Amino acid sequence: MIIFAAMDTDLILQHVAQHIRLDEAEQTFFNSLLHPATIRRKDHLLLQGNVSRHESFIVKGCLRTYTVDDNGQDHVLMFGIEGWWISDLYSFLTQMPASCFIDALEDTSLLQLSKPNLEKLYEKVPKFERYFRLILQNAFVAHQQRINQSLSFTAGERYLEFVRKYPGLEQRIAQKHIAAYLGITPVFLSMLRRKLSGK
Amino acid sequence: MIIFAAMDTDLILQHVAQHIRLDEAEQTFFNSLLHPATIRRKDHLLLQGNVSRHESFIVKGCLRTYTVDDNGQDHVLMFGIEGWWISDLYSFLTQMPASCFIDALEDTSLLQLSKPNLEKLYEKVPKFERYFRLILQNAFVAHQQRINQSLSFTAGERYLEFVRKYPGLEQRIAQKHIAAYLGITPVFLSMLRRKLSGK
DNA sequence: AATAAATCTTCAACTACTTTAATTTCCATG
DNA sequence: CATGGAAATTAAAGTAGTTGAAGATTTATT
Repeated sequence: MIIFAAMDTDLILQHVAQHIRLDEAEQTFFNSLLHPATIRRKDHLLLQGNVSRHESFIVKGCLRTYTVDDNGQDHVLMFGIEGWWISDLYSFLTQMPASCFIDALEDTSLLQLSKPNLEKLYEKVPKFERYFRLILQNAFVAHQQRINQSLSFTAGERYLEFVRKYPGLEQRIAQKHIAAYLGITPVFLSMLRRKLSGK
Repeated sequence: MIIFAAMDTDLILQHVAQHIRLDEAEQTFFNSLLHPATIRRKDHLLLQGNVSRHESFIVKGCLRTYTVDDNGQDHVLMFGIEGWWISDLYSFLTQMPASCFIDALEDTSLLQLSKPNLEKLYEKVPKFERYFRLILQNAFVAHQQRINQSLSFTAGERYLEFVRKYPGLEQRIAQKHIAAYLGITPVFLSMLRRKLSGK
C-alpha cells in the first residue's frame, strides 16, 4: 500500500486567495496539479544550462538564485522564502536553457507546478492567467526597484532594504550570501553590520 | 481640408515581422490602431504619478526613463532608441501611477498604441498576444542581466556593455545621462573614456 | 554675432569599498 | 566531545569612485 504524504496546501491557497477567488472544486483541481518535493540544503533545484521545468512554491525553507562569474564569484539575483514562487522565469516561459543556478540554503519543501500542468490549469480555470500575470508583474517591478537601488543607494542602505524585503532572513543564512546579493564583500558587510548595530 | 501626415510604418512592421507573421489585412488593421506623435527634446512623455496610457514605438529619436532621488539626482533605468518600445510597463499594464519619468533627449517621433486599442488588437489578431509577451520577456531578461552586471562589473565594463547595447548612442546624448545610467558621476565617466580611448 | 548657460575636462583631496592576512567563532562529522 | 574546515571578525594597506573647484568647450538665447 502506498501512502501519499499529506500536502500542506494552506499557505499556497492563501497566497492564491490574495489575488483571485476560487471555489472548492477549483481549489481541489489546482491541488491535484501540484507535486510536493523536498530538497536538501546545498542541493540544486536548477543548474545553469538546464531547462526550468517547474514553477516551485516554497512551503518551508529557503533558496537562492545565483550566477557564477569568470572569476568564480557568486552573485545572488534573488532569495526565495516561505510563500514565494521561485524558478528561472525566462527559462520556464521559453523552455530555453537557464542562465542561473538555484540551490537550497536550508532543507526546503516545495509544491511544484510543471509547464504542462500550468497549461491545463489555464485551460480549465482561466482566472489563473490573471494570478500568474500578477506574479510576473510583481517580479518585474521588483527587478526595476533593485536596479534603481543599485544606482542610488549605498551598501548600507541596500542592506537595510534587504532586511525589509526578506524579514528575518539575515539571521538564517550565511553572510557571504547576503554580501553576494548586495554586491559587496563579506568583509565589508561585517563592518557595516557592526556599525549599524553599534548605534 | 485636413491632410494626414503619412505614417512611417516600415520600421514597426519590420519589428513585428521578426516575431510573428501578419497578412496584409492584419497589417492594415494594426496600422489603423497606431497614432503618430512627436515630442520635442526635453519635453516629457510621462510624469511620475501619472498613468502610462500608451505603449510608444520609437520611429526616430531618443528617450530616457528615469527617477529622481531625495537629493535631486537622476537615475536612468533605460534609454529608448529607434526600433524600441518605451513606456512605464508596470503603469501601462496595471493603469496605476507611474514610478518614473520619461522625457525626450532628441526631437522624437513615435507610433502610439493606447490600452483600449491594444485590447482590440488582441481580440481581432490574437497573434499579437505572443508578440507583446515576447517584448515583456525580453524586457524582463534585460533587467535581470543589468542587475547581474551591477553586481559583477566595474564601471568601465558597464560602460562597454552600454555601448554594445545602444550602438552609437554614446555620440548622441549628454555624458551626464550616460553616467546616470551607469551609476557613476560624470567626472568619473570622463576619466574612464580618456583611459579607454587612450589605449 | 555676442553672451549666457550648460556641459565636459582636469586635478587634488577625500570616502566607500576591496584585498590580504591573521585570529576567532561556528558547526558538521567521526 | 574532539577536531578539522568553513565562515565571521578585525586591522592595515590599497583602489575605485566621489567631491569640489577652476578652466575650457559646447550649446542655447537674444
